[in-house]
Amino acid sequence: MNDTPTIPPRRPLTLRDVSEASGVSEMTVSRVLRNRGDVSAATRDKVLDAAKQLGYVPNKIAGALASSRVNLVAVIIPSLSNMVFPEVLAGVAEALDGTELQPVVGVTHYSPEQEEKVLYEMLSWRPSGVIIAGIEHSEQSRQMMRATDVPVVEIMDVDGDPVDAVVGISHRRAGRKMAEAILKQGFENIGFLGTQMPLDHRARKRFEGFTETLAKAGLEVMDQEFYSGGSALLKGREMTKAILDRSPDIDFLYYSNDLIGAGGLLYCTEQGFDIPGRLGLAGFNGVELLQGLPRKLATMDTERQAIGREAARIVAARAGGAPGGGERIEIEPKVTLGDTLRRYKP
Amino acid sequence: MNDTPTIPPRRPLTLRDVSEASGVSEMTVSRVLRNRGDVSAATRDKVLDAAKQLGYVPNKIAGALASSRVNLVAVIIPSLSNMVFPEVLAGVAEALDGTELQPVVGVTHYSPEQEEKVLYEMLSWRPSGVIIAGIEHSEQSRQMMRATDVPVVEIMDVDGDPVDAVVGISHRRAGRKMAEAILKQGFENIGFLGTQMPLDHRARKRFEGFTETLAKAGLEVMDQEFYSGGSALLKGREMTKAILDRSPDIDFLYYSNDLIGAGGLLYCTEQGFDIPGRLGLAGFNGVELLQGLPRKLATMDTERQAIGREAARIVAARAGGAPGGGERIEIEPKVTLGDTLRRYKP
DNA sequence: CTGAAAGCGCTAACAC
DNA sequence: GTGTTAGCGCTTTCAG
Repeated sequence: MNDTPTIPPRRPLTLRDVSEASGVSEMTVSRVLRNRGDVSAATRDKVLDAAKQLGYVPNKIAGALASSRVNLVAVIIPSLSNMVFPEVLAGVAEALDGTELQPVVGVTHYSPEQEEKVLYEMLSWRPSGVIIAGIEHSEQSRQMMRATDVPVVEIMDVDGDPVDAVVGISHRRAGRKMAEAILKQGFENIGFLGTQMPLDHRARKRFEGFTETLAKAGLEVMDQEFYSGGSALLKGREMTKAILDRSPDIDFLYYSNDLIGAGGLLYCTEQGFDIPGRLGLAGFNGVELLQGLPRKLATMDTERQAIGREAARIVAARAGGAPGGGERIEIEPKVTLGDTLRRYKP
Repeated sequence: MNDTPTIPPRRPLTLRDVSEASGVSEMTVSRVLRNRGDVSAATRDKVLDAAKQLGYVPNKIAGALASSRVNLVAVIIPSLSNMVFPEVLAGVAEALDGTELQPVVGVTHYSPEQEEKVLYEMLSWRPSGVIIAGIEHSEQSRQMMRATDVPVVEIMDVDGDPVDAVVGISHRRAGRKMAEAILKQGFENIGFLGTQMPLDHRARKRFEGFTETLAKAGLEVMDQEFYSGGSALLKGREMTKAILDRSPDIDFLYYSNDLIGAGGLLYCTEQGFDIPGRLGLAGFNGVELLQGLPRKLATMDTERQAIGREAARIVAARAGGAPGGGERIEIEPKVTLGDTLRRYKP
């Protein structure tokens, strides 16, 4: 069972060690280990045996330098605390799963300076691709992405001028669509609740699209409430109470994410409000969590995992040598009315 | 403002390009760019100017090969869909933030074979450290981790025989403690709800510790229910209904995670059960979400972020040249009684 | 303070 | 099928 392999070596093993142990040239060892070119079954076995016996692990650093191929994909996201980004990452990992490619994560904390640093760091590894959240970047960052020859996929947002490929939704359009859905149900006194984050361009665009459509109907947002940090569910409750106490005439609350929306929904349910008769609610993202709530919050699914998957596919295709550049995949988010937005039966 | 930098080059730039552009030797350019050794302010400026002008991005592959230093930290986790792992990752990223180190993520989908592959792949990059979830691995994997000279930190679970360093909690002990807390409140007819996942060793150990303590009190788990896939919150509701319909005498439900626990809590609240008078509930993990629920679910905080942080610190310290090996950090999880476990006022 | 030479461990491109 | 020869782009080391 146990071959009691030779004493663990001080010096990391190299191809040369395998070559010597197997009596096969380094080059052929390399071929065997990479499954490249034709090698006779006999030598192949000799090499594989020797490699396993020694516990050889190839050095990809050297391999990458020699071949100028790096099977790393840089994924640059603002945060890991907001579940939407791990979801994107999961999509990336899923699409990369069958390939040789590996994701490397960089977190920017919504800071353009940090993004610049992370991007620079990532590019210095000459990855097979860069997947980066958002379409707004510092001029420096854009410059780097333009200058590099690695494929760049900007994700989540398509409203703007991508450097190369984009996969995402139009947040402006999403805001408009939600406003239309709300107006259609006859709501008129609308409050907005969101995050206090000047650099969240996607939320901003949604809000812009939203107010734009309201304006066309001669309406404007009646009251607003913002938060930062803390448990989103809890904040949702608190903000909802605050805004309703302040503006009791409100008949609809539009939340910039589902978690605060869910908090609001729980609060309103407890207060015994007639929903959506007296008060309608909607969130944004379509998170799985909503499935388990007492009532289904209206929302708009943004398919984060699909976005990650598609972005990774673009990178994988190009890493595989396929030509490309400037791909554009716009995902159409759909409104889910749930139990908190539909007042009129269809 | 804009220097209109020279035409973006076809061939990626090298040190040599910067050297030629600045009239400084490659070696000195390298020194400047890495902030190593003494360089006169004059040449330093010349170099920095040329580099920026050209838009030079160093090639870490080559650097790593030459210096045999790789500022990557491998983080190997079973999944990204369960928020606990992104949380660990966030802790790692946080601790690494000030350093030169970068996390690289590998996902195993709870499969030992996949773990082996990912580990091999990661080790072939000769990272500065490996942070890997769990303490149970295939013999092959353990072998690789033993053989390598990169620091290995096994995280989340300390019950077992670590290869090198460990940071985590004792799940067996966690199970026992929860059982004690439950018994202390006088509950006797206890049901267990968990995930259908034979390879989730941590859940298994918790369950073992739990039943062990019940056994000492002459009790055993009255009924059980398992799920896999889907929205945990929703599953929590469904399972709770199922187990209570089947075993109406149950007076306590122990959930293997907070999400299903929260689902159960919502269900029970809606049913109007007297909680915790008639029925007590407890989850596991201490997720932030619980803060916003109508009632606070009893749970046990596992401090995932702290675990990630500490693991990353160990790696960073050793990458910085500090001696080490075999570090062990056991985090003591604390029971939070919340509103669903305390029957007797203190 | 600065430079020249010699690799790091592997693979591309040819020979045989 | 298999081996040989040059590097990949950087840093280490050692001279000046």
